[in-house]
Amino acid sequence: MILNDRKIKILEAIINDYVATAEPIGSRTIAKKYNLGISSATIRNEMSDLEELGLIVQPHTSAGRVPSDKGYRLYVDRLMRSRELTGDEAQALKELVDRNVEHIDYLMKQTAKVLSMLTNYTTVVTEPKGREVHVKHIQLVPVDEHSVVCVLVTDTKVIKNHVLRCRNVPDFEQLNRISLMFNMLMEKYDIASVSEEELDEMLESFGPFKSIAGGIARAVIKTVMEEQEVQFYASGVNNILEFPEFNDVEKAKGFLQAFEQKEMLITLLGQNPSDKIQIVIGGENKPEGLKDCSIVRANYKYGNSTGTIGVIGPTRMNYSQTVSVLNAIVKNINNVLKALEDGDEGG
Amino acid sequence: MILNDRKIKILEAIINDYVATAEPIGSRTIAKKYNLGISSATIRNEMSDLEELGLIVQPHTSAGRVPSDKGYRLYVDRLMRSRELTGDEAQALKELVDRNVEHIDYLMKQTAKVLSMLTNYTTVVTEPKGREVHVKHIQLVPVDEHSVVCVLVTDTKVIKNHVLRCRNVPDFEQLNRISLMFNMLMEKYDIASVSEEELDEMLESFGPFKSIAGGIARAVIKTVMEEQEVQFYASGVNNILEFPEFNDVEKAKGFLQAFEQKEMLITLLGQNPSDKIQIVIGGENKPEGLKDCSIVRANYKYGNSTGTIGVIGPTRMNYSQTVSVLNAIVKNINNVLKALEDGDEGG
DNA sequence: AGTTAGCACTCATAAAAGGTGAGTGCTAAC
DNA sequence: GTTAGCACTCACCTTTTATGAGTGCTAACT
Repeated sequence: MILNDRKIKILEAIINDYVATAEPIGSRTIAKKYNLGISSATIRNEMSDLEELGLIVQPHTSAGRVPSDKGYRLYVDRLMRSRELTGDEAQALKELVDRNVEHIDYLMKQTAKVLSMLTNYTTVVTEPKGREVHVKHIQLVPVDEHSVVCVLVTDTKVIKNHVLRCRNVPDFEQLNRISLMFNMLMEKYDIASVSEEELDEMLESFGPFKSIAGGIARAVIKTVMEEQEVQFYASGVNNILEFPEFNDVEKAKGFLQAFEQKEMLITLLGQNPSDKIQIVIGGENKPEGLKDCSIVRANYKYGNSTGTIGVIGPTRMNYSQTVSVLNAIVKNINNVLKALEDGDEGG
Repeated sequence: MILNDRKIKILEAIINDYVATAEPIGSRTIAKKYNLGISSATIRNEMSDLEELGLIVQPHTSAGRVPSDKGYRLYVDRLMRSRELTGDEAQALKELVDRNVEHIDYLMKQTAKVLSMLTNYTTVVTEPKGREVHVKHIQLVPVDEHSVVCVLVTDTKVIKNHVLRCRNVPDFEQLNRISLMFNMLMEKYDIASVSEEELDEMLESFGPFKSIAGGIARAVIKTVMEEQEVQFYASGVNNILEFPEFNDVEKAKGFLQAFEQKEMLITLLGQNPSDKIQIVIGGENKPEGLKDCSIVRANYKYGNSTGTIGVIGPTRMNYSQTVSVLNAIVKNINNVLKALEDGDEGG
């Protein structure tokens, strides 16, 4: 059976209507609402064909039709036109970028917030993570008589603090010397992966400051471990409650609880190296409890690390709008991060 | 009418049963389940009296009785016996405390998590905040050719980082000099509250490093502002979905959305200087959408700042268990924080 | 006077019965 | 190939009809 132009027009009408109303749509409605110049009976015949092609389904015999996952897939891959951003959307994006973004985690949090507000769907963002993280620099700073803070800078330019407690805090000069010694050590060895014994041996060289050096080593290891872990920011998780398809508490619970599991989020945003926007529709999703949802996601780059932004909505989400907004936001983020990077490395 | 011993026994039976089942309870059920040695008819008469006293209510004419807010209030104030902790609960608490807690925010997050897991209710914790926060010490640490991190230590012992970007990073010696100068300045003046002009004048004294000093000043002001703001940690917000009284999506939505509003949480945990556990029942709650909930809350101390821990559940929550667990946890936290403090200040 | 058995009454809830209408598929005529 | 017409389906709504848990009242019992 050939998917002629008319069939496609009808499929589009069904999808548009269903996205807007969440109600199955019948032949008469299409005939009245969309001036396709054919009668409801003809539409009925065409719909019968579309159903045979697996693009639409009937929830029950005497109901209208609803797009199937396959129908959405066709729409998304071949029919969807990208939408212009509205003034509001452009404005929100501009504000996001204009805000003085110094910390990348802050930018990511804000991005999640703005996206979920613009789309009314749920947004999840991962911080950019590359393969391996190394601490490249440490510095000890005195806090009070019994604590020193160890500031760690990673090669991914993340800065972490770690408080060390000690009986007697060395003076300023000594702290600097310890910092310097440790930094030199790190140039030669990867502290996070040497053996216990080797590390112990190295620490001996710190003499009376062995215990502090040990604290630094622990901080380095902990930081590397923490940074290796992917960090997620979700926003607008409760937005899903606004959609009639989640009016059932059990379904809503399934969705909300899915977002409490980190592994689920990892599957959800699972790295796909593509530069393009990816769309996962309904049943194509792995995690149970997201089978009625779709995800529009995109990667962004920071140095040679990659992060992912995903927008999750009901299967009948507005793909066109979501793609437009996500596209725009990723472009902006890439620009901002590129500028940041160039500023760091170049002149 | 006198609230005799038998009436109290019946009220307790009603509360216990309702807490367990969430179903209105009738006279016959009480007669059968609790061996009070009286017939259902007698219980019926007593229940009629309890209703007149406003301690129980009938959802509708032919239904059993349900405790009223007033009934819970009486129970909580006069009848409730504190419960022994179970092995599991004691174990979880021990683990929470045993974990090496260096950062107070981490401890608070963990506390919220443990409490919500133990009780199956929602937990909200505020970080300890006193009246005013001052930055008492700063230290510049080089990151790369174009950025320096400014480490700030507040008098509440919170440590924050702030990245400063500059065309040419001064060398190590110079950074230390700038840090020293700024620290001296802060001993004399409260940077966060001097006027624009005064600040500008001060910055002049930094000569070629004026712009960096300006960055530090901004970091100080921002940190003070951020720290002044109360920080909340919530855990187990979705737990509420498990309770039949929130099977209605609208109700669940109301609850969940309430937790997205910071002002609501402030009202919720509104400071009450009491050292004792406080219980706010159902309609006694200010925020709309929590009228069907109760809150068990307690304050804990860190230096002369106070934080609050609140457990929020349906009105028919298990007050006795919640109070026991909360009590134990607060005692533990106070101990840990006291030790931390003494360690800092004493010998 | 307090307690209890008995009974009429209420009313939410569940199940059954009937009606409505949006929607379909098929057929025959255009 | 298109369309009008019609029989048929079936979710959903409304009304009706049990059902039963629970009450309040009364009269008898201790």
